[in-house]
Amino acid sequence: MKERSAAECCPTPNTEPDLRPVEGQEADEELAALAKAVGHPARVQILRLLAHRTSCVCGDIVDELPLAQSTVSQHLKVLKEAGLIRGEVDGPRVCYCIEPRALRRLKVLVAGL
Amino acid sequence: MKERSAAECCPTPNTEPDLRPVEGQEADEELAALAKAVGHPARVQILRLLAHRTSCVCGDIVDELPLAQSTVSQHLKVLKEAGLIRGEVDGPRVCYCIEPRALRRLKVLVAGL
DNA sequence: CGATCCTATCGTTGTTTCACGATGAAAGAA
DNA sequence: TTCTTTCATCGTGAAACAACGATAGGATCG
Repeated sequence: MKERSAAECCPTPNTEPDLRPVEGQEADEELAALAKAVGHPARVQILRLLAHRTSCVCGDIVDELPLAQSTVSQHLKVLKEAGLIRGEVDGPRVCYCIEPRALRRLKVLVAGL
Repeated sequence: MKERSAAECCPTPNTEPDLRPVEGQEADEELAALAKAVGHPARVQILRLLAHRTSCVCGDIVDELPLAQSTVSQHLKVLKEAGLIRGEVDGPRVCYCIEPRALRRLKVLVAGL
């Protein structure tokens, strides 16, 4: 049983300010895309799981959700394509973690409404 | 040509604090539903239109968007069912305005991620 | 009254989503 | 090597979404 800490796969504190605009068509589409990714209870739950354990939970996510493995994998793909999470291969398993920059971006855009 | 001010149809400043929890299954579903409603560029644009003009814009929304009237009406319905906006009939037209409480709720939930 | 304007709804079409089981690929363990 | 574990992907079916034109209803104007 291997222990995994956040440092192993989530090496981007990345605190540089985001200079992109908060309004305009581009921001609209960006917000819509991010919000769409969050627009499913299972994906919200996944985000919370990844946020709470600052470490990355790999397939443990499947155990936490009442969904099939393939379904969870699909939701992870949606979140990844939206840029909200990142997955790194670690041997046989994959370590998912939140992409703080994208999450911050989402918060800023929503706050700008 | 009638002038419409915010006071005519948006009479709820409503500044009471929101006591609902920010986490848990219920909050997850609430956030997912709200985010889903925001998860389309046209709806984001509508929200911004309604926010900027503090007054309510009725069918003027249709003129602002490159979409058919029926499509815009459909998007308005989605936003309304999510609780994010409200529509009040004013003679032949309908006045839409943001539901500040729901928008605040969305911001709180997203910020809680 | 009839004509007009504004909006919602209906019906349709094509696309996307959601969920699942089954299959595959890659890495370790035996 | 072969077996097992872990995850992604494929294929499928049901449901939901997005967009439109057409239609209908309610309110106002003439």
